[in-house]
Amino acid sequence: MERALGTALQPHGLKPAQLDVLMNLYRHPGMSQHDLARKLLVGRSNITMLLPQLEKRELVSREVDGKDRRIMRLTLTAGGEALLLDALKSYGALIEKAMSASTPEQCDMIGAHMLRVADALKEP
Amino acid sequence: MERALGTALQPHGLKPAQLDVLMNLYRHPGMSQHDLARKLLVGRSNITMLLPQLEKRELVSREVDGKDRRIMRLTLTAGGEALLLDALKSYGALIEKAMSASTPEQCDMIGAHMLRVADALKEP
DNA sequence: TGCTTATTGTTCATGATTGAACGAATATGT
DNA sequence: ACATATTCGTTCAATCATGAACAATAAGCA
Repeated sequence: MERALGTALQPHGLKPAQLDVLMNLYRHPGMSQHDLARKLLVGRSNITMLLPQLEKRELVSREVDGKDRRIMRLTLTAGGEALLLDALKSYGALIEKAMSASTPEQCDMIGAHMLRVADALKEP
Repeated sequence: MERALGTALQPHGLKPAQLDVLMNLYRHPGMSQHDLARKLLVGRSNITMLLPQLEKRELVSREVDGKDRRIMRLTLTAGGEALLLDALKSYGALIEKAMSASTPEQCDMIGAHMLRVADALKEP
């Protein structure tokens, strides 16, 4: 499934991890790298090595926070937002294809189950 | 989830990918590396780099096929089988914990759905 | 204020996985 | 039988995520 997403994003020159970054910055502009790493469930260093690629393509901008000069505030550029919305169409088509095998109620049920399973695994 | 499995296997000194190898060799003794790679959905080179660790620990044995000298026949050693059965207990406990959130019928339903979804994604 | 501790982002070495290129062994076609 | 093509396993470089160690900065407290 991750694989299918990868090929679906190829036309946009994006990799799954990069799409995750763009999506989270779209919802929460001005995020710090630390918070972004926690949202994505990856290490901080991962973000550090992921951003330069997006920055060179002018998809995101990094600016130092005025109050806390340790923090880098991340924002989507206009181009980044445009590319994201474009890529989300491919993403949506993929989701729809995956969901085409089930009825909406079944999708909801499965989603609810996944949450319960994740909870069950968190508490050993 | 992959993460939970990783920590569950730590006491046995195994990593998730290694458990996959042992499980498949238990079911299909004498498998070739190529077939094993296809079963695990990984590249052949991955198997090549995964096996030496298991071979040094005397968990699997590699022998050249008599008829086709390109093929390496893979078998579980007695120690490998013992370790596998041991590790499967931890694995089973994990599965049970994950499934504790659902009824058996729901588990079956989810399994069936996953198959349909995978099929839907394979045909673009 | 001055000292200690925490937090943020970076760097580095490590391990996992991939894909391409390769040599050896076998299969296929003429 | 012989040349060609295919298959199997290996090697190598490249990519990616991880965790530990680090410098810079800020927060907490005497």
